[in-house]
Formats: sequence, structure tokens, C-alpha cells
Amino acid sequence: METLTPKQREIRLRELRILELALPMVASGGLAGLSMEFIAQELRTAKGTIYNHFPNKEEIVLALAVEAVDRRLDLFNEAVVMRATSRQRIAAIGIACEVYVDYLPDWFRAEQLIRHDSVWGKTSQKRQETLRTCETRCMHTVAGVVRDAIAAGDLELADSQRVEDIVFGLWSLTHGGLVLEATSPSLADLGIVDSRAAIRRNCNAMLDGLGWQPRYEPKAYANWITQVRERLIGNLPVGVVGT
Amino acid sequence: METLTPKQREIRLRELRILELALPMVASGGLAGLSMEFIAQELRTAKGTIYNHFPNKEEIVLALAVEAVDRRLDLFNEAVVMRATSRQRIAAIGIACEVYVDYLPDWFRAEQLIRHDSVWGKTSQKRQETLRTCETRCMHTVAGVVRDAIAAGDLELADSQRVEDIVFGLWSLTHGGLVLEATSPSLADLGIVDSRAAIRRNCNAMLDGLGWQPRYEPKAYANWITQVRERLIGNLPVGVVGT
DNA sequence: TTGCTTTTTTGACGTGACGTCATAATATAG
DNA sequence: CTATATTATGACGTCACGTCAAAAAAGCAA
Repeated sequence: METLTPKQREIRLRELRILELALPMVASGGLAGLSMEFIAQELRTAKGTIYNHFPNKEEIVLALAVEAVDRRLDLFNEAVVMRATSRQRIAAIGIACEVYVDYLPDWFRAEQLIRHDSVWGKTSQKRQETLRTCETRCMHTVAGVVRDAIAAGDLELADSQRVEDIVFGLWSLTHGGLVLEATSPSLADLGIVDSRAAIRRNCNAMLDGLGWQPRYEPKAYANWITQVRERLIGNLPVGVVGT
Repeated sequence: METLTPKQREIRLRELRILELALPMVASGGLAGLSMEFIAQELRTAKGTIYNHFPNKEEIVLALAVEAVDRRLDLFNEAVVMRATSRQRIAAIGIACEVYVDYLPDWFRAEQLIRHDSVWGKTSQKRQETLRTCETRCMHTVAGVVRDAIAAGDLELADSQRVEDIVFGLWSLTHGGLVLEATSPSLADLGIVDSRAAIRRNCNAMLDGLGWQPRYEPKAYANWITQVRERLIGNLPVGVVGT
């Protein structure tokens, strides 16, 4: 099951190369910026060969999105594993999101692209499934912390409130905020100078509102944040990060 | 300044027609789905004429985004004008967002598209400015309610907290949530069955966390929501809404 | 090694759309 | 009514997608 003929290896290698080449193109130019011709040329192979790997451009973007979510999941897992209060651990995941955006921006962008019917609709069910699985794993990681909080007595759910709803809220607030930060031309006009601080603060407000203990305490929080951030950045896989 | 020659009128009319035709194409097929050829054909005019109005496809998308934000602003203004507590009025804006997504989905999608460098980068500064202005107006409307709340003593800002940060938080949470709802394949896997309820609940948690009075009270809130929703839907401009 | 089958690669081809621009048509003004 | 300015036209050059029949390479069996 694990033996690969040289040919199969070559093919696998090439697939990696394709994605490697595609990533910056997609990140900077969107779907239109991704040129199959160019990839073929760069790989010194015929265009048809690329189409042996991916039936169309959209499928490449989806493959990149899967990579992206995988990397974010790695960051989440690393954040969540730190020993601390449940609130510190949930905050650590927020920081993981920030690090993701800051240090893996190309993946962040590729991931955005897939969220459009025009792209999504042209991809294979199989790979769609893969993405869904990865995304769900991310959410489970977050949900785990919420459950830990409940188990530890730090958090008590009100009626008709579910763990998943809270995960969804944190996701909306953090991801939504980061997307707006990256794509909204009028943020500066609004007068948002430090969007990260705003996002963190708002997350904390939400958690406070849910009654999650211990309540937000600026000083301790700030310390924790720098600690987590340094750790996550330090453990970033080499090579993926542009200097 | 206000007199228009017949020719000028014709041109204006055509511009409207172009956008009208473009909207559903963009909404369903993204930038690639927008065909200049097709528009020209449909309008029984030459392709070059379309390019007299818009120098490229991206510019059309941006024009649609401006329309979109304009329409959302209308909804915001209508929501905000209702006489009620500050918390009710801020909730009304949230409902306006929901109504926007539900009843003007094509604009919602077009608006999404513009948030990508690959599109944004090809548009004229002038129209970019217009979009920024519209967006800023939206935010100002929200900020107005926050300020009213402070003035009324319903809300007190903590240190280093600014009105804009709160606006940004509500924006992230609501918009972010609605975007995820519309585009995230794994929401259902997560177990989110009623994403609207979750979004509203999370917004309320955030506001509670900020100390915004009066605190969330499910019963009264639910009543208010249906009231606002009905009103906003009732006043929707005819014609724009697909039956 | 040789010959046959399967897998993989190739690149020319058909298609379709973009954006341009010289030219033609039309409108406006004097 | 003519001259100038404005607007419309559509053929053209360009580019990239995705296909597919034919060729090449790889795998395999004798």
C-alpha cells in the first residue's frame, strides 16, 4: 500500500509543485490570476498534464483552501494545548487566527476565494468533502475548549444556548473582523486604528456577556497574548513563511 | 445644470440597463459570469458602447457594490428611525442586515466580490471613493445609535474603548456571521441549525458584555424583532425584490 | 530482451471573451 | 445648413481555457 513506483512519486511531486506555483498567483490575482498555461510552462510540461491533476482552475483553488485550513488547524491545536484557564485557551485560538492571517496571508486569501458559488460550484464533491472535514475539525477544536470551560465550571449555558452557537459567534467575530480588516476600504475612515485590539476587546465583551469566568482583565490578558503569539510564531513551519 | 438633452437621457438610461443586466450575472457567476458581449447583445448595441460607460468589468462590479451599500443604508436608516430604546434600535439594524441578505441577495453577493484585490485593484479611484463614502455613512448611522445610548446613559464606555470599536464589533459579528452562513459549507456539519438566532444571541451577549442597558431579555427581544422585520419588509422598494 | 498493454504526456485546435481603435454615424451649435 | 464635437460600431489582435486524438513512456509477461 505504501510502495510508490518512481513514476507515481514524480506525479505526487509535481502536484505539490503545481500548488506551490499556484498559491501566489491565486493570492494576488484571484481566479483570473491563476494561469494554467503559465504553470505548465514553468513546470516544463504540457498543459494537458496539469489537467491530469486538476480538471479545472477552481479545483486548484479548492486544493489550496484545504491546505489553508489544514495550516490553521495546526495553529489551533498548538494554541489549545497550552495549559491555562479556559478563557486563556479560547483567547489563544483567537491569536492563532491572527498569526494565520499575518504569516500565511496567501493561504488566507486563497481560502476566501473558495467561498463563492462561482468557484465552489465547479469543484468535485470529493474535495469539497475534504474541505468540510478540515473545517469541521477546526470547529471541534474550538468547541472542545468551550466544553472544557463548562466542565470546569467557568461557563454555564443559558437556556437554548448551545456550544456550537458560541463557536459560531467567536468564529464570526474573529474571522469576520479579520476579513473586514483585510478587505474593507473604509475601516480607516471609520477611525479604526488598531483593529486587532478592537477584535480582541469585542471577543472579550462577548465572552463576558456569556458569563464566561474569569472576566476580562486587561493587564493579565495582554501578557497572555504576547506569550501565545511568540510561541505560535516561533513554532511556525519553516519555509512556508516569507521572510 | 439640470437640463438633459435627449441623448444624455438615453445614455443615463442605458447605464441603468447595463447594471440591471449585470447584477444577476455577477451574483450567480462572479466576475467571470459577467459577459460584456452578452450585455451588448442584449442591449442591441456594440460592445464598444458598453466600454464607453465602464472601462472594464471590474468597474461594473464596483458600481453594483455602490448600489448595494446604498440599499443597505436605506434599510439602516429606516431601522434607526424607529422610536425605541437604544438597544432596540441597535437590534433593528441587525435585522436590517438580515433583511438585506434575504431580500436583496444579488446585491449582497456583488458586494462580496469587490472585496478582493484582484477586482478592487482594477477600478477607478473615483468610484472607490464613492463606495468608501457610502460605507462610511452606514457606519455613521450605527455609530449614531451608540452615541445615543451613551447620551441616554444606557451605555458607558470603559477606558480606551471607542464608539467606533463597538461599531466594528457589531459589524464583524453580524456581517461575518451572515457571510459565513451564506458561504461556509461546514456550518451544518457544525450543528448550526438556526444561524440567525445564533447571530442575534451572540450580538446580545456582546452588548451585555459591554454593559449596554437594558440587558438582553428574550421575550421582549423576540417581539421587537418581528415588529422591525415586518416593517422593513413592508417598506422594501417594489421591483427590486424577486417574488 | 522483446513485444504487448496500460498509463501518461503532448500540443495543436476549437472556442469564447476581453479591451482597442480607426472609422462611421449621429448630435449639437453657430 | 454646415462644421465641429460627441458617440457608436464591430472587426481585430490577443490571450487563455479545456479537449482530445495521437504519440511516448511505463509496466509487465514470456
